[in-house]
Formats: sequence, structure tokens, C-alpha cells
Amino acid sequence: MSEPRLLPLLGDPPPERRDAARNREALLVAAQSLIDECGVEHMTMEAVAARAGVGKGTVFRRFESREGLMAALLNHSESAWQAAVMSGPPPLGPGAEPMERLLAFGRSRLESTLRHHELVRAAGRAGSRSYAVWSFTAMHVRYLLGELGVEGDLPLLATALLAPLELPILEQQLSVEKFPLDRVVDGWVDLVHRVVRTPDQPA
Amino acid sequence: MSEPRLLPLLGDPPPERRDAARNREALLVAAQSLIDECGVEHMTMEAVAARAGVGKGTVFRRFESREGLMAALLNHSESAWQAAVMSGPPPLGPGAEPMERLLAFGRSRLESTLRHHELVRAAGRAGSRSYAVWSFTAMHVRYLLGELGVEGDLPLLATALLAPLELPILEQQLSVEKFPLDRVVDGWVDLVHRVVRTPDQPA
DNA sequence: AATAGAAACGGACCAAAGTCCGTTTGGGGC
DNA sequence: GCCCCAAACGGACTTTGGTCCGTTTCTATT
Repeated sequence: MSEPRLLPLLGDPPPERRDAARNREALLVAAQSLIDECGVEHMTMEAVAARAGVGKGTVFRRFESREGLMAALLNHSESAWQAAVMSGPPPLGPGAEPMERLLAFGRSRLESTLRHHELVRAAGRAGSRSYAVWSFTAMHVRYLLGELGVEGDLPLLATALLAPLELPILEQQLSVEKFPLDRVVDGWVDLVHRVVRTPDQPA
Repeated sequence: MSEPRLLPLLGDPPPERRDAARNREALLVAAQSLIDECGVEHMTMEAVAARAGVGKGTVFRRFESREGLMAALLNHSESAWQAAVMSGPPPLGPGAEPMERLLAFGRSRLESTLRHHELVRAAGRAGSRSYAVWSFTAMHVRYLLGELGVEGDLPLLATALLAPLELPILEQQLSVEKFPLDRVVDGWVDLVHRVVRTPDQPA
């Protein structure tokens, strides 16, 4: 009769133990400070553990791998950006015309990716995958395309618009082919117009 | 008066020494056979060196890094594909209409990327970069877009078409979001039509 | 054929990621 | 407040990518 758990009927994953939570926080802080001091590629897992005052095993239990830790860091710094998109001022946030929002989104996303490029690269797989970021951006673009009355497979079209904003592509264009940033941005804007333009309204 | 080099006035990089070339070949063969036996992620650099009968230092001098070795392997297996694009039978090779060739190109590229996905992933940075593959595909698509009479910044548009065919994107769509392969292909075809369609000829 | 010096070689060595398992600790049940 | 055990911890250990430098081998030149 007596419920084994009073409230958390809804939380399938048993909540984190107090010490675990404290350590996670300490590790994130330690990692960030190490990165600020030595740069991303000189941050070692052992150093993070040491600075946080825990053992190395703990770091890996929390974050799986170096990439996982990087992804967590990235997630943290991107959440402010997500908030700006969802509820910040126009044109990035709600209130502007869909097309204006879409273009602002692209520019902002591009800039954000470049700003954190070292972190993004270090996060590798874990960066794009599951960790919230991709699915959020995909959903948002899909939504805006819907608002614009675009016909077709919206999830796929959203991907097509997002793909050229991913780091490997940007690095290719900017660092290897030496295209100026403005040109890349303009190219993306042009792409958006081509994708959005419907046969009916060919402007 | 006597020329220090008789013919190779044109070869800036002095040609490879005989033993070096032999070792390169042996290493490539060893690496490939190891991969066939144990899978890409169990192939260790030390094992490759041992099987080729050389020291570990030699492997790294030739290929820089594990990624470099993977990229070399990839390059090798992609060169047959490049040949098929440049001089194979239509519709992939020359002889078909540009649009037909472009669509065949996309399908083929997608299939090729998926077939070698482990290698591509293991090649990481070195895969996309300099190592021939990217620049070849980009040039080819640019050329086809030109043939189709597309206006605009062709190099950028080529990138926009290529980006959704890159492995990270495909993995996201196929493995994470569980889109069926056909749907992804159809989506890409649709994208091509949207990009190619000009305001003048809105079909 | 002898020789010099540049290039290639080998494998000991190092650093850092990731694993393992015996020990400690938090917190729900009594 | 006490007990229990699942969860968390720590740090030695293993693996592997990558470096270093003394030694060997190629090739051009005489």
C-alpha cells in the first residue's frame, strides 16, 4: 500500500546521489578552468580529476570519455544560445518574420559553431549526436520551414540547410579553400532562398 | 655546367627512395589485411608495423598518424570510384545528361561513403581534407552545375549539395533518427532540384 | 669501387585515454 | 539512530598513439 517512492513516480532514472552531483559540477568547473588556462588540447582527464579533487575513475564514470566531457561542456555553453533562440529578442527569437528568423538563425549558428570550434572538434561524435544540440536545431529549422509554407519532406530539408553549417564543412571552406567568411554566409543565404522558393511564388 | 639532376627539373619533391616505396606498399597491404581480419577499430599501428616487418617509427614517418594511414587506405579505394566518375559508363560517367549524371553521382557517393563508413570515420580530419577526395567531388559537382546553367556561386552551391552526403550527417539521419535510406536519397534528389531550378524555368 | 651525406629505419620510451576492482559512502527502511 | 546495499569512489594498471635519436641503408658522385 505504502508507495516506495513518494513523489518520483515520474522519474524513471533514479535521481543522482548528492555527492555524484557535487562531483559532476566540480568536474565541469575544473575542466572549463583548465581549458581557459591551457587550451582545449592540453586539457587532460587526469588534470581535470586532480583539480576537482576526485579520482580519475570518477571522471570517466560521469562522462564516459573525453569526448563525452567535451560534449557536456558544449551543451552547457549552448544552452544559453538555445534560450536566445526560443525566447530571446527578434530577429533570432520570436517576433520577427519566419524568413528573417531563419536567416538570423543561420548566421547565429554559424558564428556559435566557429566560436566554439575547438570544443566542437574535441567533442567529435558525442557533439552532434544525442546531446540535445542537433535535435534542437533540426526541430527549430523544421518549424520555421513550416511557417514559411515550404512543401516537401521538412526534416530532410532542415538537415540540408543545417549540414553546410557543421564544423567540418566550414573548416573545409574557410581554412582549406580560404573562402572569406562573408562569402560563406552569403552562400548560405542563397541556399535558403533556393530551398524555400516554391514553384508557385518564384520570387 | 653539369646539371645536378638530369630529368627531374620538374619534380620539386625528390622522388621516394626505393626501400621507402616498398615499405609504403607493404604497410598498406598489411593494414588492409589486418582490417579485413579484425575490423577497423582493432587495427593497431604496432600490429601493422609488425606484419609489414618494419619498425613502428616507419609507419608514422610514412603516414603521420593513424588517421593519415586510414586516409591513405581510403584514397586507394576511392580512386577506382573517381575513375568511374571521370571515364566510366553513363550515367555516372560522361555521356548522360548533366542532371542525370548529377543524380547518379549523389547516389553513388552516398553509397560509397556508407560502404566505407568505418574507414571514413577512422580517417577523421585527414579524410575530408587535402586528401584528394573532397576536392575532386567538389570540382565535379561544380562542373555539372555549370553545365546545367545554374547561376550563382557555384563552389558554394556544390558544397551545399555535398554536405548532406557527409558521414556525420548520414549517421545522424540513418542511425539516430532512423530515417530509411530511400527517404534520405529522395530528400537529396529534391534538394538538387530546388538548388538547380532557376527563377526563369520554374519546372 | 670507394665514399659521403641525406634519407630511412627500429624499437625503447613517453603521455594520456580508458579499465578494473577492492573500498567507502549516501540514504531509504526499520 | 542503526543497518544495509546499491551506487560512487580512487588510483594502480593496461593499451596504444606518437616521439626520439642512435644506427643502417640507399644513391649520387668521383
